Amino acid sequence: MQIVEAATAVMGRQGFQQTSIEDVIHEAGLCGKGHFYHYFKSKEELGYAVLLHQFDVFAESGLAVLRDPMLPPLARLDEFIDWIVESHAERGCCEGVSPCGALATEMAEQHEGFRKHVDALFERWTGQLQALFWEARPQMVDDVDTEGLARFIVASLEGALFMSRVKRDVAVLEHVATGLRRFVMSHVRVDERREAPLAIREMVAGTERSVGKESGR
Amino acid sequence: MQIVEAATAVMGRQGFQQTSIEDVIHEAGLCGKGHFYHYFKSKEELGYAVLLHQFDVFAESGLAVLRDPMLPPLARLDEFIDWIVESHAERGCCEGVSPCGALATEMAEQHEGFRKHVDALFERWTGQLQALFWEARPQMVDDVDTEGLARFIVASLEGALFMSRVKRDVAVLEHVATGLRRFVMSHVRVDERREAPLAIREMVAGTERSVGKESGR
DNA sequence: TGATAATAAGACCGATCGGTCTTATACGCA
DNA sequence: TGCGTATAAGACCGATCGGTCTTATTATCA
Repeated sequence: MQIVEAATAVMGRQGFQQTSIEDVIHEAGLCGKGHFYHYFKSKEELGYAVLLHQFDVFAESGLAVLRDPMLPPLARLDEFIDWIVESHAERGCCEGVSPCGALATEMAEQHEGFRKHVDALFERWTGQLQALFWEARPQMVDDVDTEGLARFIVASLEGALFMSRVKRDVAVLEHVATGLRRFVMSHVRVDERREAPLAIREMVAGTERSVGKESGR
Repeated sequence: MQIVEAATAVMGRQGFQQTSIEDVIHEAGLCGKGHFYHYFKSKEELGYAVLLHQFDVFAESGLAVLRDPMLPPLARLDEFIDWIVESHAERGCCEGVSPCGALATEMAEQHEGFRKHVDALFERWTGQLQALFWEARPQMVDDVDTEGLARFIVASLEGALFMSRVKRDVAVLEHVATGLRRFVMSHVRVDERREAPLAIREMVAGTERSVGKESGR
């Protein structure tokens, strides 16, 4: 439905509360409230549709990377982090890709029903990361806490997206992306690090150096 | 001013937009709009006052820990993380301690002036962490990127606070706190780890184990 | 005592907005 | 040709809310 897309766009710019039905109608190029209320019972219903639409986009173009059958698990994670950074930069750090897009944040905060939806997406996202780490166990240290790792990554990315948005600067997100790779790396067995795609980064140097120090004690 | 405190309280519960001037008046126990407009030019001005008040509380009861002259730098960081987790749990994961309190988030998103204020506080917070790491250099690996570390911590904590709020569950924040200590730990020189207060945690076991593996390659 | 300011209470205006309802035109299909 | 549905346009209602203005009472201080 074109209405949902238009609403997603304009709400992404102005927020849910700040967007009137007339704004949506205008953005969608259609005329008359009657037309709108022919499709949607209320603004709230439109809100749910917009949330779901945003999540679909996120799941299809983002989360899908985490399941790419052609790549080993850690390479997929690497791709995914890249995707987040890139798609955020593309949009000039304003509009949101993730469930922490300004819109979802606002909506989760102001309406219990919306909050539950956002929560559910977080769960889906975390679950998928967890599955990825489960799959990557052979490359990782024995006692790895897959759930903890997954939650840590989601939370850090969310925070980074939020801060980048407030600062209007991708730099924070990039810093965090680098830090996260390093963090994940520290859960990868040493003998697997050369193969791990997460290692194909400049920060590997740092990791390797500190590893050197450790073995040198 | 009692008005600001009342406004902070009620807005913390309902958000900025959702709070009417009458709500504030009622919460503050005073009567008549005249009284309110005697002190504040507009709702926007009240918004600034509320933001500043929130930040003062955060700076005085939170950031102050980062400068405690009685503790070594990494111990202060440890205390600070504890403080965040505890004060968040105290408030039932709803109202915000940090500049990512639901309120500041909403306001930053909806008003350029507010955004700048929130940004400024992030800067202050990051700066203080950076100073702390600078002070802790002797205990840390040589090439440590103090700014990157500081930004990483702030972003992760923000994200964790946000997710805990959405999930209505401190668990995420606790996970992230543990992860962060571990992350910081990986930037501490091996020969300093026994002394480092960040090590006084159960996850040290994990770190030490993986260190064992590393030196065993 | 008298002037100034703080407190109290609330009527009122103008604007916005969600939602309903009416009316009229265009299109698809039997 | 005729019926139903999608499109178009917008008047209208009721409610909320920010902000102004009025009025009256209580402290404060010279």
